[in-house]
Amino acid sequence: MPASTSAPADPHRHDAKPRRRVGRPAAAVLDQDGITAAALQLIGKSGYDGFTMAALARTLNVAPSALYNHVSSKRDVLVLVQDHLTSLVDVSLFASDPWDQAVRSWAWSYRDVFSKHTPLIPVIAVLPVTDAPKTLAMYEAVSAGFSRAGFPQRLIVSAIVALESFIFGSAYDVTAPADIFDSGSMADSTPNFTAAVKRQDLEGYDKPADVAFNLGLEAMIARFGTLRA
Amino acid sequence: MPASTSAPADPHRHDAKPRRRVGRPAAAVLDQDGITAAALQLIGKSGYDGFTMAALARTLNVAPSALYNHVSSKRDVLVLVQDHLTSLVDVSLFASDPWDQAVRSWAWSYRDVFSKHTPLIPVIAVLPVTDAPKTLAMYEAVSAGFSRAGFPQRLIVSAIVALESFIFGSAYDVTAPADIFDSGSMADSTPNFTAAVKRQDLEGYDKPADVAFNLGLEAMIARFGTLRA
DNA sequence: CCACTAAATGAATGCCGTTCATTTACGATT
DNA sequence: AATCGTAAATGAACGGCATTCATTTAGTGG
Repeated sequence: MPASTSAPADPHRHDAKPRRRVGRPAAAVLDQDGITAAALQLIGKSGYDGFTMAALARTLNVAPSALYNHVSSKRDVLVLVQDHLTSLVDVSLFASDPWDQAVRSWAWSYRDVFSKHTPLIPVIAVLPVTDAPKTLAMYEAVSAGFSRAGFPQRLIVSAIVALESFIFGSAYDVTAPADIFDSGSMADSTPNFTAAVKRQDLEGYDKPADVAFNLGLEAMIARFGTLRA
Repeated sequence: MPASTSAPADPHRHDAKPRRRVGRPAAAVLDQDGITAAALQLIGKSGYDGFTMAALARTLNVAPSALYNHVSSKRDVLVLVQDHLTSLVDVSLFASDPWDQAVRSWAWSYRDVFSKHTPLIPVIAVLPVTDAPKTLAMYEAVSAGFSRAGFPQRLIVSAIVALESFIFGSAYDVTAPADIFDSGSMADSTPNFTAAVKRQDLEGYDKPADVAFNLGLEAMIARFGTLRA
């Protein structure tokens, strides 16, 4: 056989693919917005299981360690994603429509956004608003709407928190399997519950989660509505 | 030098500490109850960060791989823990007291139990009741109470789910840092919200989370109460 | 022109959940 | 009583993960 095929590669020869560039690039290829967008795209394609720092770096054609020049941890990335998603929540009706309508559309849209991103909920729930400007902007729009509607100042934050807690819990509920309440072989020992599951009424909604969300949300809207001046 | 010090250890010599036993033990040292108890203890001592299969095995004086003869994954252990904790939730009032009192004590106790175990919430929320017998028992007690109170069958499950969603979300809220709503340097751009945070009324409760929980829970109890026959 | 710094690389680290071949003792079967 | 199958342990792997670090390079400000 010809020597050229068996001999070790000439170390001075250029590789077929040119060696990946090292050191400062002509222009920065990464920034927080780009990382956020790539993270969102990756999560959409691979879900939160497939969302790793390595995969994120691959999406951006970059080494994993490069990410750490722009964020300080994976949690940081999740915060960026969370804040972006919150900006998709619809608060527009608070500026124009009646209070109850505004709360309704806000709550449904909030739940819908995060039901596809439940792994972020533990992050949001304890995140200081300082670290999430768009989230803070949402709170401003909502509390302005509550004020405008004559809601007593001293209750605004508590009411929003109560609604939000319900929204987060309900977002999980959306992801539950359809047969979650199937009592199976233990049906005999749980007659009341088994009967209640069988008689559950969908009221024209697509999913049980929607019925429950409507029920709880309307309860809060009705009761909170009476607290206004 | 004497041969004894430089020569490799005699393979037949007994080690100072007797070699750890290998193979089937005289009596099984592990079972699901023991694993659950140890997991609970470990979580109490080290939190969910320190709760690893290796640490759990160490608590039980066992190799990590031994655990997999009794559970099929770490998630399995979390399910066992979850089911145990659910049995601590107080459903006793559903058998005796008025409906609204029973719901109140159930909801507060449910929230208090899981506010110390929020990492379990994503597990519970999507867990088929078949895999958690004590959880199923809780649902039976609660739905029996709703039935007894004249609640319409077709709404029982939805009402329970709505309450549960609120409870789970509120459990996270308990763990939030006290200054979570401090808008810091962005206070200027969020005048309504900043004012509302400042005027928030604790109503004699210890924590803001308690005020919000009371507000939302009483809204649901009031509204759901009107649905009874 | 030079020193500084921002921004990349890739190798290394340490932890984690999980798998697997192997070992051993109990209990049932012959 | 001897045998056999199986339950239940060990410990050595494995692959994947987030993160750190020394190093390299190219722009930038003095």
